[in-house]
Amino acid sequence: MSTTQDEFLQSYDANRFVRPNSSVDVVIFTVINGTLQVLLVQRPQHPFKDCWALVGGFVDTAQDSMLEDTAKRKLVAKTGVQTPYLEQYATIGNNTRDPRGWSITTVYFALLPPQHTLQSAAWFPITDNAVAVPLAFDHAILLAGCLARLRQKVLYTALPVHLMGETFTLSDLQKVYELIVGKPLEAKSFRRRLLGADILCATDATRHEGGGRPAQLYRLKPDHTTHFFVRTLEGSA
Amino acid sequence: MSTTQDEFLQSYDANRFVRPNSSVDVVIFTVINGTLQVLLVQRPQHPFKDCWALVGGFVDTAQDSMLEDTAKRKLVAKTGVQTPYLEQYATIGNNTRDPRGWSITTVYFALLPPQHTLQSAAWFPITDNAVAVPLAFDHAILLAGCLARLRQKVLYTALPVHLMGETFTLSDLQKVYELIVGKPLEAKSFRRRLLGADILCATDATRHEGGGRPAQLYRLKPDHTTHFFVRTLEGSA
DNA sequence: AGAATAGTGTCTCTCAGACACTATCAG
DNA sequence: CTGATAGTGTCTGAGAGACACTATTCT
Repeated sequence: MSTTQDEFLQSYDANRFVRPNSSVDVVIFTVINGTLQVLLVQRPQHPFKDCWALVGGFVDTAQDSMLEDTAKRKLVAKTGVQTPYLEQYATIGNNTRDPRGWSITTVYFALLPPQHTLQSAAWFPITDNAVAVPLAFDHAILLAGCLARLRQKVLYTALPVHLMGETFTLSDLQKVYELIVGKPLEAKSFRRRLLGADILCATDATRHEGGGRPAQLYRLKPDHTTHFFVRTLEGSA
Repeated sequence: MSTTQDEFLQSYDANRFVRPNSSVDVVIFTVINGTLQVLLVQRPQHPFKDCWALVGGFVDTAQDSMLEDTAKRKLVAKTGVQTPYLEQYATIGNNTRDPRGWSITTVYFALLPPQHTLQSAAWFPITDNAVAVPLAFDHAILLAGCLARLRQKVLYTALPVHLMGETFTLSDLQKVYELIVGKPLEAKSFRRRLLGADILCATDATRHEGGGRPAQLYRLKPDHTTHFFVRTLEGSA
């Protein structure tokens, strides 16, 4: 009766259970023209043909050696960006989200700096936790979930630095924070907080914009690990 | 060339991609004798036959209508507990964690009060972020990850209330916090924090233990949503 | 000068840490 | 009484919010 592990693997029936579909979806955020935007693609085939959807696709066991590879592959294919901020949000699996049957998707979200070229995809501004077009599958829910996570984390992390370009001013960064938090922040507290985090370094350049005092340009310190503040901004959960 | 969505679904080839295995693992924590413990089962079959492993198994598309159902099913089967605190930790998928090939597991963790009956499973104390026996697959890593998440969340949430029985004293609760945080906490700050959270209510009973002043017994308020404190305890990341 | 944007000085408030103190029991 | 455990009073310090103030550029 007893078999070795090798013998077992030889005779292993990989289909004793019906395997659900495994896919990855990536909610790709950026800021354009002072608006938070999400990258969407138009589905080329059924189900939800021609409907807008999150960037995503099936795990390809031939190409991807881990789940995050699937996310990165999809991200690079649509944006050309190799190493953005990428975080796993959650995994949703059920028998209702996909008309083809039981389906599991692991949802990531990415934060992109403003410049990049797109491949058959388009930015959609986010208003009221949603985009203006209907989305395929449960993607509207996935988007709302990622947004909630982002909004929450912005209250106690420096995540928005990943939405900035190479160099930026503290005013720029504050505007992005305000965009995500959804309300104005005090400039003094904001500067104290961000400069105290020790993740930015001043460049030797300034930027002059709109007739006021020129602003110091900062860049992210090279060893930029995600910073967690010890207190949350007001408006926390 | 154009087909309707119904026609498409009729002819849909579910096996165009090789589907990875989808499983769920649940890291079930409890506190026994002043020690944090995790529930393990001994694997009845290959791979890793007779090795200890986390509670888990394949998603059964016939039984489970969503991913969390798989977690709950496994949890009930081993502990009889229906509705503990259950949180999705993360999803790990790669081609190295299971000798049978590409495999995805969604990891949940559960917090259980001290009493329950076990079905072919055993508690193992956690010391130095691990248990004393080797674990199957990458389960040691999954355990360490959940532990890290738990340790982190204890600094700014009231999660440990889910490890307590029906009624408990603040000293009891503080001991559980200290167990997880790994260092002693100030009684005064602790009481201020927990009582200020407005999630506990005093019962009309006290408990007298060990020759000192009797302690007030508390219970969780019925509408117990997870409380987030606005500041973290010291020792934060 | 005045408008506009960048950046500071400094007060208040909240809440965690510290620790000495009081309270209530058994023996 | 002493020892043990429960629980409080209250000071300090860190960091967020508020807001008046200064700084540097433009026209």
